[in-house]
Amino acid sequence: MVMLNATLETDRVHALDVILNAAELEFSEKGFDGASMKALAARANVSQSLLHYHFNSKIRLYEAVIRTRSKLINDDRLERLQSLDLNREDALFRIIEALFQPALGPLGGGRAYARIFAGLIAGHARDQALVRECYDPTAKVFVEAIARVLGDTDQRTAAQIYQFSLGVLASVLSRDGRAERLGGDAVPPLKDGVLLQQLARFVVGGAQAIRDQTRSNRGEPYHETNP
Amino acid sequence: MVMLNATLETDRVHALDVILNAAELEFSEKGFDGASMKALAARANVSQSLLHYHFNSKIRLYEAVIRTRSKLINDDRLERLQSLDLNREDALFRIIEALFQPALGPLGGGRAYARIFAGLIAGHARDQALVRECYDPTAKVFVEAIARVLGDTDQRTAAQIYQFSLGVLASVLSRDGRAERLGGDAVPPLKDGVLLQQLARFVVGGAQAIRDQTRSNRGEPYHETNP
DNA sequence: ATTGATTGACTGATCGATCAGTCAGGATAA
DNA sequence: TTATCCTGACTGATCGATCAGTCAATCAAT
Repeated sequence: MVMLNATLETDRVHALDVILNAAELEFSEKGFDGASMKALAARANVSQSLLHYHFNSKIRLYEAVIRTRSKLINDDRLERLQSLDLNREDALFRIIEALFQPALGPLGGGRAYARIFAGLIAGHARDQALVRECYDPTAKVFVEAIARVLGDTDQRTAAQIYQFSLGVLASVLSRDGRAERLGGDAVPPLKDGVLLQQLARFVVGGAQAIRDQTRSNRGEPYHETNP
Repeated sequence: MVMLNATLETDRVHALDVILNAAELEFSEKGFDGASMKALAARANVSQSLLHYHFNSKIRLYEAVIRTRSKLINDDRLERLQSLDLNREDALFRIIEALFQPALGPLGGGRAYARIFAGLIAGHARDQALVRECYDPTAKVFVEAIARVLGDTDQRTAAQIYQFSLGVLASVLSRDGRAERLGGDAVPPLKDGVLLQQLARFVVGGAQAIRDQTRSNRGEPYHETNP
């Protein structure tokens, strides 16, 4: 179990952390509407009243979970991005790694937050303002970085690529063994490191394909599909 | 409004269709748990009891919506796939088009089913059996086609690519203007045809990148991150 | 140092609202 | 009549939220 808030004075586990962790699990398994404050409180071993005491309402608790986790992820993302040399040849690959790694690693909250994250992709009205607040600022930084390393690619194309990338990430975050199922019998699941490599490679390949297409529309010759 | 069942004898709109359409809208906007049978019935202009009369329970109605829509989509997908010449050079591009087009077009139910579809990607326990039933058979056919046109690519890699592709599709299906928002000011949304082209190109580029990487790993030592 | 006031953390009981689902019976057509 | 379609009235369960009040710790004043 990952602690979301560091306790400063004592080694006592604050109820706030316990609640946030339990909420993350509950929301990830049942979704916002499917999760009940009662079950959530039982999971955290606190009274249902305490949830309202600290967070006022169910939606505010939900937002707190996402704000807390997204901050961890985004800080890590930005830190990784800033340490990159965008002039290197594999810059795009590194950027995508910086974007994906934090969500896949322990900071990402494991499977628990993964499902919540994948749910955010669905883009229900309830989540839109929250996504705007928690993810847009960092997203813009990455979109600009992508636009830069892709040469003269415009922001809008870069944003499109970014959106595609997140979709690919989401498809893997909430992994439930479907790829293994479709892949035939008895294929062992990929190790996380290999999966990240494959993910990033897929995105880079796709991004370059779009870049090339965009260029070819500007008068330069376009080569069908050969690499 | 798209009719889910054709009325054979008369031009009367069966309550079944009205209910299914209303349910699709309601579930897409609120999710399974967020949608209420009462609101759903009001939307369909029938009594709440009628929902239970025809579908027995909320979950069965939900399943009926997904079964109905997925059948339309999958039939279209398979038809398009079968009409393809897999020996053409752009076969992969065509396969991806065949996979995406039905979900993006009118058969896909527009924005309504899109959100449900994107929700299925999140992979909650409730949906797993249903996804297996409604989407796995067609998925396997596409995985095999992808494996074939990618040369000596194994099924598991093809399955991985298929999963990535669905993620990309989902990221776009539930489009809420985020790409436009991240792309900077005043960028008009892409026309659907252009979007499909860009989607398919992205996936093809990504797939080829993975294929090439897999090939280079046969026999050669594995290099950590360099391309 | 001992009292008394004040606060923050927390709980049990309970609220009205809403949930999915049931059932007896009306309506309509064959 | 019989079978199908459909509804209004209803139920028990569960929902999120509120409330008064307990308990321990802190602070202030003597």
